Parts: sequence; structure tokens; C-alpha cells
Amino acid sequence: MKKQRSDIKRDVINLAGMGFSRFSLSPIAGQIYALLYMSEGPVTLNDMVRELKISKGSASMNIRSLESWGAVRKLWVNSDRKDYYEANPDIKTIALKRFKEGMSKRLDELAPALEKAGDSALKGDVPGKDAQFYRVRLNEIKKLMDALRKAVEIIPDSASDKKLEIISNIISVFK
Amino acid sequence: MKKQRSDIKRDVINLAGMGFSRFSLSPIAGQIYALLYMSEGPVTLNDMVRELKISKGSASMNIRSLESWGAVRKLWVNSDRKDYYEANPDIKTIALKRFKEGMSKRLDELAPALEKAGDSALKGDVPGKDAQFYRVRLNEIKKLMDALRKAVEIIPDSASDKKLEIISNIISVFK
DNA sequence: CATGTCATTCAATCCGTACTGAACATATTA
DNA sequence: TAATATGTTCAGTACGGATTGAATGACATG
Repeated sequence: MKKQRSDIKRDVINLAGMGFSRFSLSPIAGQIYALLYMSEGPVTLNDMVRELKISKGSASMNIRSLESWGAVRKLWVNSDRKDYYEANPDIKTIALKRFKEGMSKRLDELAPALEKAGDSALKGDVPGKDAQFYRVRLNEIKKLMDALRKAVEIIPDSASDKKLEIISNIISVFK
Repeated sequence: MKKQRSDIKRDVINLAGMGFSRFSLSPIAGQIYALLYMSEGPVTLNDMVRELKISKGSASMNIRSLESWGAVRKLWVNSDRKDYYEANPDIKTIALKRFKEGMSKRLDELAPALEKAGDSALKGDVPGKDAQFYRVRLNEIKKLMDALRKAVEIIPDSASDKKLEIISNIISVFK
């Protein structure tokens, strides 16, 4: 007899799957995380495969992503050969860190293309009268990128970070 | 004789295409915006098609997205029947607004799924001893969603907003 | 009112990313 | 050592969102 998952567990798994995909993360990673998050005991790869009806390959890949993000931990249970996992329950810190790292990474990927444009601006291949216009616009782009970088930098790494507390207080001023 | 686009214009178009796609927006919208941003005069649909080598359909769809975001404006040139467009040059405000609206929309889309989980938690279908555990975890999820909502709410709508100025000053404290 | 010009729509197609499932590697047990 | 249990890899595939291009609509002009 197959154990029936409760409605609420199923709903949270759904929610997390949707949530992850909305924010450009693998929905299966979301489902797996939610399964662990809503499970009191440790969970194995095969549990995930069975409960979420996904392939073992996908479970393996996604659980290792989650592990690399610090969202789940591998446990030693008895001396069992199976890998057991549990969720890091600090969802706010996980979300904060993922967001920050995601933004950082995206900005980093754009840096070479921005630099290339800067180089081209220095070379004298611009039709004279447009040169000044181009330089001004390119400079605005650089300023935007810098502003984005700085905004990302001040994001705290943890929800328990003092910075976040301070920022929260500031937010309340605007409320 | 086909007019040769300068390297810098080409590079910025590239950058914007990459940038948009990295942030889950249509790369062609990015290219179109960049083309207008780096053009002193107004630009027509056919200019876009020719310079970016894209289909007219795509140009039409994407320019209207950009228009709806306030990133470009339609112009009346003479009494020409053609649509002429120019870029709104305030890229910081555009980025800010797009980011805020994107986040809002994503969170809104998740609300029904979250509510559903809340409803399930109230129904007495949970295996008794797990009920408390589930409620605690679900509550943490609600708190995360609330925190995200509030964080998005305080994002200013414009780069010239006083709020942003204040926030910038605060940032400098953490620098 | 026929022709040319332009923008829009939408079904078909393309493309990138994520998932599957089979083959493999490794470890345990009989 | 064979049989079983487990995790990983990766080539093939499936899926969703973006793009194409042909058909359509709307408008001006000779």
C-alpha cells in the first residue's frame, strides 16, 4: 500500500516547483527541496524518485545543486550506504543567498561585453560627429552596471545578518 | 551601399541582447532598445528589421513590449504614416521599474498556490502528529513571501525618486 | 479603386534548457 | 564471485517560450 502524501505536503511541493521556475531555477529542485522541507526525517534519492515521480538522474543532479547552494545537507544514518538528505530550514537565508549569487553571476557574464564596447569607443572608427553622443550613452550604461553591482553587494548573505536587521528597520520608515 | 554600423553601436546592441536574455527578457527587445538608444534620430520598424536582421513580426511584438514598459516612445514625424520610435534615455528608471514589476508579477502568480496550501493546512486531513510540524513550516513560507513582498514594495519607481537617493546614502554607510 | 506601403496577427518552427532512462561505476551482501 | 543496491553520467528527447514569415488589415495616393 502506497503511503498517501497529505494535501498540504503536495501543495507545498507544487508551490515550490512553481516558485523555483518563476525565478529561473529548476522546478524539480524546488519540488525536491519542498519534499525535504516538509519531511521530519531524512529522505533518500529513491524516496524523491518515488514521491515526485521523477527520474533518478534528475534527482541526483538537482539534489547536488541544492547541496551546493547550502539548501540541503547530506546525513550519515547508521552506516547505511544510502545517501540521506535533510533540508536546511532557514529558507530566508537560502533565498537571499541564491538571489545575490544569481544577480552577481549575471552581471559578471555581461562584463566582457561591456568592456568590448568600451574598447570600441576608444578606437577611432566612429563617424566623427557621433563620437561624443556614443560616449555619453555608453557612460550611462556603465553607470547603470555600477549601480547594479553596488546594489547587489549590499545584500546580506544571511537572514540573520545584522545588515538585514538594519535594512528592515529602514524599510519600516518607508512603510 | 549599405550603411555600416559602427563597432560601438554593434557592441552595445550585443550587450543589451545578452543582458535582456540573462534577466529573462526577450533578447530582441534588448537589441531593439539598444539600437534606438544608440541612434540620435527616430527609427522605424523597417530600420530595425534591416539593421538587426530580424522578422517584422518580431520587431512589431517587441517594440510594443518596450512601449508598454515606457522604454520607448512613438513619435509623430511630419505626417508620415510610418511609426517612428525613440528610446527613453533614462535607463536606470527603466531597469528599476522593470525589475520591480517583474518581481511583483512573479510573487502574485504564486499567491494562489500559497493560499491553497494554507487551506489544506486547515482541513483535518493531516496525520495528527505531523499537523503541528506542517503548520510551523508553512508559516515560515508565508513569512518569506511577506518579506519578499515588502522588499519589492519599497523599490522606488524611478531613479530620480527621493527614496532611491536616501537608499543610496544608506548604501554608502555599508560601503 | 487599384496599387503600394506599412503594422499586426498567428500558426508553424526553432532553439535552449531541463528531464529521462539506460549504461556505467562503485559498494555491499550472500 | 555473483547478485543486489545505490549514485552518476550523458546522449537523446521533450517542453516552453521566442521567432519567423505569410496572410491579413488598415491606410494613403495616383
